[in-house]
Amino acid sequence: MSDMMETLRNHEKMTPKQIEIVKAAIELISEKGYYNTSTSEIAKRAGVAEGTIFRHYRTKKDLLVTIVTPVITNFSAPVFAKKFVSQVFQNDYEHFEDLLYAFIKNRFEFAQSNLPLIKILLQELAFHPEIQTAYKKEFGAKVIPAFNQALDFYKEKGELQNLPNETMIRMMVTTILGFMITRFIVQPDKAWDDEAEINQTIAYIMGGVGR
Amino acid sequence: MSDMMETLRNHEKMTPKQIEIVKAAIELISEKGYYNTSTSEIAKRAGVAEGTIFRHYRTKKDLLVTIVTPVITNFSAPVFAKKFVSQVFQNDYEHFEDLLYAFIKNRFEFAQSNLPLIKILLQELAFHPEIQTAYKKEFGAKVIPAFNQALDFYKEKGELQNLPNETMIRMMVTTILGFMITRFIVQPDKAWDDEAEINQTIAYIMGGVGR
DNA sequence: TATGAGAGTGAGTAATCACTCATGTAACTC
DNA sequence: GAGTTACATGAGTGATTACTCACTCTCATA
Repeated sequence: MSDMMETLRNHEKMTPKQIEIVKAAIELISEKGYYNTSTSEIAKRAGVAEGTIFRHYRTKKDLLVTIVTPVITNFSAPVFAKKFVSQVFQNDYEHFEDLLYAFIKNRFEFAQSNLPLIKILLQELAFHPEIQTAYKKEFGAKVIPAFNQALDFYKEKGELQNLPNETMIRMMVTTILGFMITRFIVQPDKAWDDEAEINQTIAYIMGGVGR
Repeated sequence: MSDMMETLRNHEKMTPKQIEIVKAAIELISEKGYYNTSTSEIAKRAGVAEGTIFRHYRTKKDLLVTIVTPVITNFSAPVFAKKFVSQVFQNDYEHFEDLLYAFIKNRFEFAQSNLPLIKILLQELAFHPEIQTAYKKEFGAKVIPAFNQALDFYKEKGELQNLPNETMIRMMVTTILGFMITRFIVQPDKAWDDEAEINQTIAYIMGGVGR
C-alpha cells in the first residue's frame, strides 16, 4: 500500500498499535470480506490483544466505518476541489476531452494506490446503510454540483450534446468505473496498456456525449 | 417474483418444502446478504425445520451455489443461443443498433423479473470462488465467442469502428450493466422512463463504437 | 399387515463470534 | 514516591452459528 490513506495520516493522535490494527483490518477485510474476518484474526495480524481493538473502536462495524468513510470523500472529492473547478473556468482545459483526461488519470492513480480500500468500499457498500448514507451525501453534495457546473460550461462552448446532465453523468461515471473495475478487480493480471486504454475510454465517452 | 427461475422449474423433483426453502433463501439473502442470513432464519421463513435444509443441501454454501449458478447461465446465455445468432446472420437485424436494442430489451426484462437473484449474484460474486469459476466459464465459453461473431459481422458491414473486440465488449457490457445497476439497484425508486433510457444508452454506445 | 424408504423433525453440539472487565504497566505530574 | 491518566492485556462470557442425529410420520409395495 503505497498510499497509507487519510485515516492514518489525518489522525496523528493514533497509537502505534492502533495503526497496526487499521492496517491489518484493511488487508484482511479487502481479501476476505467483512463478515469473513474476525476481530481475533485482526488482532493476531496486528500483533495486538483482541481487547485493544475495542479500546479504540466501540464495535467491529465502527472499525469498518472509520476505515471506509474517508475513502468515499477522497475518491470523489479532490478533483472537485476549488482548485480543480477554477482550472476548468480559467480555461486550463480548453476542451472537455482535456478535463476528462486529467480526471480519469487522477482517479486512476488514486485507485491504483488505494486498491484494498476501494475493494472494501465496493464490496461492503451493499450491506451497510451507514456507508451508503455517507456515499450519497458526498456524491450529492460535491460530485453532482461540480459535474453540473463543468458540463454546463462545455455545453455552452458547444462541445457537448444537449442531453440531461444526469444521464451524462451516469454514463460517464459508469464507463469510468467500469473500466477501473475491469482493470483492477476483474482482470488485474492482464497485460494492460493503461495509457492506451485510458485514451480509448475517453474516445468512447466523447463519441457518446460529444458532438 | 414473477419469474420463479430455472432452479425451481427445472427440477420438478423438488419437494414442496424444498421449494419453500429456496424461495425463503432467495428473499432473505438478496435482502441481507449471505453472511447475515442464518439457516435458522431461512428455516423459519420457509416454515420448515432447520434440519430439513440439510437434508436437501449438504451445507449452507451448497444452497447458495445451487441457487446462484443457474442465474449466471440464464443471464448470459439465452440471447446467444443458436436462434439469436442465426437471426443476426439472416439479417433479422439489419443494423447493429437493432441487435443492440433487442439485446438490451431482452436482458432488461430478464433482470427486472429476476431482481433478487441478480442482486445475490452481484453481491456474492466477490466472496465465493465457486461462483466466480462458474461465471468465468460461462462468459468465456459462450458470451465472448458469440459477441465476437456478431461484432466481426457488423465490422465488415462497415457499421463499427475497428477497435479490438475485447475493448468493445468491455465498454458495451460496462455501459449496459451500469445502466441496469443504476436502474434497479442504485436508484430503483426514481421515476424512470425506461424506453427513453434504453434508447439513450444505445445512442451512447453507438456514438462510442459506431462510425 | 408387515417392511422399508424418503421426507421431515427439533433438541443437541462443538465451535466461533463480538465484546467485557479486572488487572497490569508505563510515563508523566505534583 | 504517591497519584493520575491512558494504553494495553487476555481470560472469560453469553449468544449465535452451521450442522448432526436419533427419531417419527407417511405411504407405496410385497
